[in-house]
Amino acid sequence: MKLFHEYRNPSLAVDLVVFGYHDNTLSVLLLNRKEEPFKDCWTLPGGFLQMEETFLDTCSRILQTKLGMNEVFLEQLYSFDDPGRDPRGRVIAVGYYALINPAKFKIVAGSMANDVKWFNVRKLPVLGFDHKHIFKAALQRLKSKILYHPVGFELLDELFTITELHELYECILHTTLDRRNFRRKILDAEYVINTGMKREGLKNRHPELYRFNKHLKKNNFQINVPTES
Amino acid sequence: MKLFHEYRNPSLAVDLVVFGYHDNTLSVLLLNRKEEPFKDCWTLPGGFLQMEETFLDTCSRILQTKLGMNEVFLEQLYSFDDPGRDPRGRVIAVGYYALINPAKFKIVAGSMANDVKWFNVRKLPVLGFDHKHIFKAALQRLKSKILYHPVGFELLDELFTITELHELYECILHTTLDRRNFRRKILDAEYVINTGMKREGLKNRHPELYRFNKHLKKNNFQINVPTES
DNA sequence: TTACTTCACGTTATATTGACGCAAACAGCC
DNA sequence: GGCTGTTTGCGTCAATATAACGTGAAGTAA
Repeated sequence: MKLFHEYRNPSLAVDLVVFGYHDNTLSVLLLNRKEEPFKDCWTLPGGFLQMEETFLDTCSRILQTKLGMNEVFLEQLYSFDDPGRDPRGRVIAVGYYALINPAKFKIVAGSMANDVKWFNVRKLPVLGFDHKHIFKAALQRLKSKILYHPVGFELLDELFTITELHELYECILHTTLDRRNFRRKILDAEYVINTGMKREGLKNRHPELYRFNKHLKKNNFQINVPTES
Repeated sequence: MKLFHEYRNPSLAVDLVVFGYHDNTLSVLLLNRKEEPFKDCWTLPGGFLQMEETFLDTCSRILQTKLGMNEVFLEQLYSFDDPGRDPRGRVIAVGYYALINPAKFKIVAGSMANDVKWFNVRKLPVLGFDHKHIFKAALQRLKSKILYHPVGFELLDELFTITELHELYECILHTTLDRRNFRRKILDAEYVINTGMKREGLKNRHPELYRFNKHLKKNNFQINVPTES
């Protein structure tokens, strides 16, 4: 009997949209390709699924070997099947997105400085393959997700101020949110715990430091974006 | 140069969760397998992706050849990668779910009557492979989706009453919703258009018939499920 | 006519939201 | 110390949305 993998099958790649937040900017990690196709083009980091790997295994391998990262938030995005998406042949791509705190990893100053770079999500270069498409899906997912789920904390330090969290939301959603209403919602939902400490060394009033409440019951908050009209 | 598909690659299957609504019951279409593995077990309809097919091509092929259906609502669900999910070897499954109106297709009385059957989603038999897992993801997706998007109309006839739409929501969400508040939300959102006609032949007052408003501006309604506590 | 059911449309109390005001806390400067 | 400009934390209030429920009209059956 012929085994399944001896039939002609499409290749399976995993492509990663790695989001990072730093200096009030949401960025995505891109790789400068050294080979054809799309040589010298910027692309999402990715790799082919090995027979014995799960998707998350592949993600970890890519993050570890290409970017030197580990233990990051990962979520499956969508699977992309356009027959023409890879000029080398039929390749299905499973998209994942990651949220990381760049402060924890030395990417830009790392060993492979020249071919890995953070790009502001609003100022992306042309991307190879269908990676623009994958990126857009990831950004949209992040924008939707953050309205109902506490994923924002993956991007911040363990201790943060309400103002920092507020700026993160405004940055990701690309809009303005009333500072005082935002504070009320976050606190009412008990998504954060006041540590009693304050951030020192700032010019003005020293804000209180919070940490994420990992033990909250259920998702009972919703951030509303202003309707544009 | 070796082509990609000449490497060992996992096989790629598409598995379908076909939802149908009839007689105040949400059902899912299952197939009784004739071969090993899982011979005589109920499973989701599925098939392997051919090299030149898109996922939707594969969906259509399965729906057409196995079930005699076409032109149905389809949406990608998730991709399942558990290495042990298929005893025959490494098979990645891309899950899709479909919404169909059973009145439009003669499945049960069709040519392959014995091996295709509708099952109440609350009374499923044991399923082969990891199909229970895929089904649960699909039901959860449908429950979430219907709160914000007008997918319910895919399951009803072109003309329907508010009560029928209301019963559909209660059935899918598996809860009770206040009849009068539901009506107001649906009407305020302009998701339906009053045709002026009435459904005749009922015992009591004849309700008005509506059709789905295909030209609505944006998604501006939200159904809230009662909080259980 | 009465009895019973569903349907269509209100009403009311409460909760949530959006849009602000304001004073305390801080650093820098005279 | 006293003043200035800024951020921070907490409140207020009107507008809106929501949940819970009432009522009478429309229909069938007897």
